[in-house]
Amino acid sequence: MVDVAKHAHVSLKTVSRVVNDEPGVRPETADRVRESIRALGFRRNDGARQLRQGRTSSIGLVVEDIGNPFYSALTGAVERVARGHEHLLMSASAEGSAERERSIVEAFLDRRVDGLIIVPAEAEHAWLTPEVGDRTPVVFVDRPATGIAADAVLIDNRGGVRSAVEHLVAHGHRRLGFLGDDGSFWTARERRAGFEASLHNLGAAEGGNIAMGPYELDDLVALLRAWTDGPDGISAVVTGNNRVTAQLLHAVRQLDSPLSLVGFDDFEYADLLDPPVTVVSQNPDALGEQAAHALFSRLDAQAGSDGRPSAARQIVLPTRLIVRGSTGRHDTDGSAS
Amino acid sequence: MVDVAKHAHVSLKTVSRVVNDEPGVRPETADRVRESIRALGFRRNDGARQLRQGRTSSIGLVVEDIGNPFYSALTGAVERVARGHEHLLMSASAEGSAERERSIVEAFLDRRVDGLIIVPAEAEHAWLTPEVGDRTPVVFVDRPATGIAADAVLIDNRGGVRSAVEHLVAHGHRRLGFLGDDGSFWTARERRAGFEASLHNLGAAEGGNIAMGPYELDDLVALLRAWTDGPDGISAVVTGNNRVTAQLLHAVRQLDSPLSLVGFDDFEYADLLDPPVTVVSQNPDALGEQAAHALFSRLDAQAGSDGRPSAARQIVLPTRLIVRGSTGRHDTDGSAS
DNA sequence: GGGGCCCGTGACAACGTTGTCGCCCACCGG
DNA sequence: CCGGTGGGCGACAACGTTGTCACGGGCCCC
Repeated sequence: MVDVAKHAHVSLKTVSRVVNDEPGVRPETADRVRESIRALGFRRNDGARQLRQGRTSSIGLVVEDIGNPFYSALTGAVERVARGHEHLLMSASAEGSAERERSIVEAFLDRRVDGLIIVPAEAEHAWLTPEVGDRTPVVFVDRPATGIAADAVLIDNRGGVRSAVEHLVAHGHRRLGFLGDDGSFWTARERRAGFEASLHNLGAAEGGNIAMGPYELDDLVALLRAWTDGPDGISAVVTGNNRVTAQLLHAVRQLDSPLSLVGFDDFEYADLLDPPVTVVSQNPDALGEQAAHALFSRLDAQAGSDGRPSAARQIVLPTRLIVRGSTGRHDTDGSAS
Repeated sequence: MVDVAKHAHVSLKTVSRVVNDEPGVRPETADRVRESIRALGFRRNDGARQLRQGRTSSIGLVVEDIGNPFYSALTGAVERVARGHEHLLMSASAEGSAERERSIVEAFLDRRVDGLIIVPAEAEHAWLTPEVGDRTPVVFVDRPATGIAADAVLIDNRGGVRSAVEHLVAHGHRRLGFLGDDGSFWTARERRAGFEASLHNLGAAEGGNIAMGPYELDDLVALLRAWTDGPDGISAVVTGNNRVTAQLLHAVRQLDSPLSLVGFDDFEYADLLDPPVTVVSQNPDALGEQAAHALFSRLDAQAGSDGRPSAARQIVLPTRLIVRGSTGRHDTDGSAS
């Protein structure tokens, strides 16, 4: 910038003014400066600018695995919103490790990101409170965190499972099974709880066969045989996420009788399978978008007033049942075939 | 840092030394400094550090759409490598727009990223040459760019299609069709060219029915009816990517006769469909990993010697044919059923 | 004609680090 | 007792910007 100033025979500050479109520069002078900028190929150093201004115009996102379609859709939505607010997005995968998550967060904090969006690897986040103080807003997404007052954007896991159960019951199913994913995941536990509560509410409490992953294919086949066996055998299964759904679909091929299914999470090609798979769909785009909005609204509030920050908000997004064909030929009136 | 210095009754520079694990500080003094750091919750400002040192320890990645599983896998691989080199990753989606790609690149350059990995929206990139000079290494991935000397990591699109055609021919198919995606994509054009060249080499040049997307379902059904009609009708199709594969699978349902298929791009659930879909698989992880390695090897070379940079390299990754069941019951010996 | 005002511009400090250099002191050898 | 040596530490400048203030000159108004 000092080179540009010399080249255009003006002061450093005048170049700064031109670069920032500040008023108080004669158009003629500004043109000369712009000409010098072009001639020298000058490019403002945003790092120095940020050092001066105290904001980096960037936010950090920690997910479990960017390569996973669910999180990549979420990432895409966050990036879109960030770009709309003229912020850059830095993202990294914690790969399920709380330790790695923490080291990523520290790296982000060292860079002075303006805000953080985190898919927490584990609930406990008290360590984060002193780190961010009330300077760096944090929003948790997909799973809540404890030990810290921060916004969270979640989906209605229990409600989603409830809609699946109700749908199956309406189609004449009386005995259901639930195949959840690894119980160490919060979402897996929530969905299981939703299943239990739904059955209880429907007075069908006797019919709950429940298992939690991870599964080996052979074990899963054996389990399903046991569950479907005899007059009290189940006729339908609710799965806890798309990973389990895929495993179940493989296992079902080795069974003699068909089994009705509602999967949690929609997936591409669900409508191309035979039968097409009915699913509880959650919307990762909406999740990311809401989280980003929550973050930027904190950021705006921070810039505006200097009052105490408002209380932590929690946003719960609904799920949507997409009925395809995997729930059997039973009619709504309950006359089982 | 100056606060820490006061608190520990040492100079600013000594704190810096402790923070950077530099030698020349008495253990006793260092402990006192560390104590003060803890007491005050000090955190080094990486922005200022980078300003001083001239490197940001971050790289930029521009893809077409982070939300797309192919690019998200690529992004994940790049991020993994970057983390291994203690670099942070900034990523953004150009959404197919050359203009948006350019504005993202400029934003990255303003931040002084150490290097760039780009999935180019269009080939022409002469504008980038002066922007990066020989200061910021660039690696193109998935598609090549013109007008600039830079490394590129691609996959063997033509070879992939060739393997598909050869497989179909070996299974007794004599007349084939090719359904490509939008010809404005470089990869779509390459794959089409691969199809034409393969047929030509096999002396089966007479059997090439070719169409390029995008497609409407109804049009696609009509097209397939025409292609399969009569004694000269085709018996197999090669698709140009997974989007087209999905559309084809929908269209095929409305046809009376089965149609053999090799899809370009593998996809989850390909083995759960009936019949399971044979595909030419490309590996986005490897693509991202190779691109990141190429970039960091440039970066290392830059740091090491100050000689002229070496010539641009081009890496072409192979594809893999995954045989499932969608290529008909014909035997390898050619005795058509 | 003099005082006030606004416009265009520049000098200077500051943001939070790190590299360079030099100072002080303890110790050692002659 | 003196000169040299080296370990521990501090002063200062620099990285590339932006915010604050001050200055000179032209204009307007009474």
